[in-house]
Amino acid sequence: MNINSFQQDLITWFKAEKRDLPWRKDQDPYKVWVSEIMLQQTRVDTVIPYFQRFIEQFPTIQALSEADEEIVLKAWEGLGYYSRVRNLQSAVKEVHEKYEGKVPNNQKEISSLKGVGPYTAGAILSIAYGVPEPAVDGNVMRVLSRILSIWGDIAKPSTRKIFEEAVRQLISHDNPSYFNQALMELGALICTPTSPSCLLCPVREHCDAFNEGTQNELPVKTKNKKNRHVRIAAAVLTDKDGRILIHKRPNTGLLANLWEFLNVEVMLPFEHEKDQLKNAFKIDYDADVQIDEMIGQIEHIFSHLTWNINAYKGSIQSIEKETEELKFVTISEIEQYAFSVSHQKILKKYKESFT
DNA sequence: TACTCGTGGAG
DNA sequence: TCTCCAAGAGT
Repeated sequence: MNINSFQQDLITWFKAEKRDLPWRKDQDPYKVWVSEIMLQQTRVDTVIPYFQRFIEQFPTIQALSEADEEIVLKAWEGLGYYSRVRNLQSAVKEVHEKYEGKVPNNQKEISSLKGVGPYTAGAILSIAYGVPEPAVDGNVMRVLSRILSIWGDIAKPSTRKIFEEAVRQLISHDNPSYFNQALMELGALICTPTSPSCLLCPVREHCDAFNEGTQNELPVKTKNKKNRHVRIAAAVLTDKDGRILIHKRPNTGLLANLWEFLNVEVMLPFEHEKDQLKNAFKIDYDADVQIDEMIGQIEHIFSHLTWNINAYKGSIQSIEKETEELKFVTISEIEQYAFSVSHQKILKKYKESFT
């Protein structure tokens, strides 16, 4: 491997072929940061509209640090992995207060921020500040596993260190930003997971896998296991004025701090499902409710589990325990609250039940 | 280390 | 339909 030649071929290709993406218009560390958080495990095409709206709504560190969390979560609604945005706002507040609103430009301080792991730290340092740090994501592991013929299982966390060390050997100190971005861009456009376009690859002459014909066997990645299924019964409950009862989920775990319709995990046979719903609301909130007809059956697939939701409509006669987590809202007010996609599906079924 | 944590798109 | 995924981090 001629490292200088590799760097030059890679960066020259990137300059010519890089996509015109909204977060590439400048090197504002805040915008680089937001884009890197959004792009975690999320496709570019999905992120683009979210990024544009988010930056318009929260243009600066100060704007995001002063925003209401409800508003911030609403801006993230539908993007998934919601702890990302709560960690982001928490970290932005720390930067605002502790670093005078300036994103740290060194490994130690930036890595201490919530939600900033080894990849994101390297990405911000290299792209926004030109620091020659590795930014090893799934693209980089796939690309380098082929170029360097590395057969370690990239599904194992410990394998990432091998690639970080490889990047430290290869990275251009002249242009760390373009080098890191080019590796990722190559993975996205040319060196794809299946059927890589080796004949179009600017660095194929440096690639061990291409020379040995093993590009379809790399990277090595063990399979993930099956989802478990969870039965959920949910109810859209209205009071005598037609307002809908919604519930705020706890601040940890799945879909933390998002709003939802009242629901329970069902353990009993189907014929006892409605009774279990009614009893759960009595126990949890000392509420007397009536469950009416089913409005829809919804399958919602998460990365690690599946919800099989039976959704009902019903009414609420009385409720004794008024808590912060419970709220009555009108059908028009409901859109101000951030819901998971699964409960947006329930709302859709509810609206359709009147047509 | 292995598991949790979302979503919508591609093959 | 089913599987795998896409610029990972927290626990």
